[in-house]
Amino acid sequence: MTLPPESGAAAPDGNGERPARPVPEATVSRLAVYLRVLGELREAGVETVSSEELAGASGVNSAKLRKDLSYLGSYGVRGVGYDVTSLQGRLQGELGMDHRQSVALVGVGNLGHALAGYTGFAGRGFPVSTLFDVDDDLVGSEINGIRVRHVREIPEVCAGGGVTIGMIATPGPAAQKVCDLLVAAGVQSILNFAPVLLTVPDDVEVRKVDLSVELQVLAFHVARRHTGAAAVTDKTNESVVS
Amino acid sequence: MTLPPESGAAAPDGNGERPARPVPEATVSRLAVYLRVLGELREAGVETVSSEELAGASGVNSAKLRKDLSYLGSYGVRGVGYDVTSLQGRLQGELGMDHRQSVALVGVGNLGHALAGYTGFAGRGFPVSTLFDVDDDLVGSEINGIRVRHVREIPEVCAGGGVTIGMIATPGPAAQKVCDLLVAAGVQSILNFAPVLLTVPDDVEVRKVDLSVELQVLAFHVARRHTGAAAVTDKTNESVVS
DNA sequence: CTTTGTGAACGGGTTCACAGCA
DNA sequence: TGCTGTGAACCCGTTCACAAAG
Repeated sequence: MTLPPESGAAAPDGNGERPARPVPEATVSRLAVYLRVLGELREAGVETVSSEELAGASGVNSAKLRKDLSYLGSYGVRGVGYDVTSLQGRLQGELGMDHRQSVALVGVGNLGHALAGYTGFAGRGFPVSTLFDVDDDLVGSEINGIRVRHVREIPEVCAGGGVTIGMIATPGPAAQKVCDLLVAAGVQSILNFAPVLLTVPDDVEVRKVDLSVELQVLAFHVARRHTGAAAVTDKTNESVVS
Repeated sequence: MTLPPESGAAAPDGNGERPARPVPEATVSRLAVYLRVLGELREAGVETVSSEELAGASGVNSAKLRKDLSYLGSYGVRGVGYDVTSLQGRLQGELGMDHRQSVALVGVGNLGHALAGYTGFAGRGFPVSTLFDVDDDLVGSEINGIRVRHVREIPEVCAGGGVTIGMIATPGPAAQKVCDLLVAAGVQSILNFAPVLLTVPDDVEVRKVDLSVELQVLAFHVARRHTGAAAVTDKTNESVVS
């Protein structure tokens, strides 16, 4: 179809594939799921998977999975399936796991403390490298081996430390101010847990996780079941965003 | 997929409005956002909002907001806007906030502990009424004033206590077992924080929050910016890249 | 044969633009 | 006049079904 990418492209790796670049946003989040499943399969000693198997383990149908992978080029073998290890490598590259990612977390309250201690992040290649808070009782202490710094240090620490992703877990009223600091420090990707709408420049990407919204969607379905109403238009199953 | 369509239910609803029932799933999550914003407006003493204002504060455009609200019937006044209080009431009803919602949280580890202590839930009408864990050191203790019970008590406590929503914040390997217990106890709505795909009967609704996936989507955009590639197909609100 | 990769059909959600009403 | 409510156009993602390839 439309091939906007400029010429040259300087073939990053020595691979002979032509990766039709424009990956749909919806596909990106699923790639992350496939990557996790591939890791489990590899762990289990599996060397090859069919689209049917990988799709099943990921909670999607096989057509969707194949379409998703097709955006990155051809990495399967017809009549056989996909090589677990090489596909894993391909996805890691596509999802930016070959760059070093460094995460800064702002707000070490209830939720922030849990996020700081969550080992799953480091395990997936997203080590939380720095913590920030405004509370002087917290500043200077360590959580999970990571020093808590004062929010005012965000500019120097983030800019100098190569922070690529910021997580905001502050109370709502503080979120925008913190966001501005992160943006000023050059952070262009932000995961926001505060229940407010952040205003950012166009070149900054914000994703929002709103747990109350998730609960309310579930409550809606509870109520609907109870009133015996007709089914809603179903399409998306799972995940969040905003 | 979804359920076998309509089953009678001859609309005994004494409401004067004709609420063209089938609310799109995408709309439901936005209704929750509008509801939060309406609460803030009311708090601030605002009595009327235009679609433009409410949309702006919610991070969507006004056409989408009006379309969303139109699924619930006409609740605005042409030339004026919406009455904050009455619209709030309408949304609360639609989102099941007039039923009493009772949330059970399973897994009081890192994340679970934070969720149990998060005051935002109760504030939004989702009081966490019960906590469960397998760890005998935790069972019997209290978090945020809520007693921690043993997982094996799920059946009786949930069935008897009218739990409508279950949250799973256990390690991955335990999630499916816990899920089965909740389902057996009659819970039909589950919010899953464990990084695994849950298998449930068709009449049970599962939503998944996968923080690692969120980070990986952000990492993808970081990587793409870095390689100067073309923009992805953007659809979801907020932020684009160039 | 088996399973991938993909054009084409389909469907749902967003946006547009204007009719309708206070 | 100003703003809501909504049909219709548009766009994007999902699904289908089959040709291509091992």
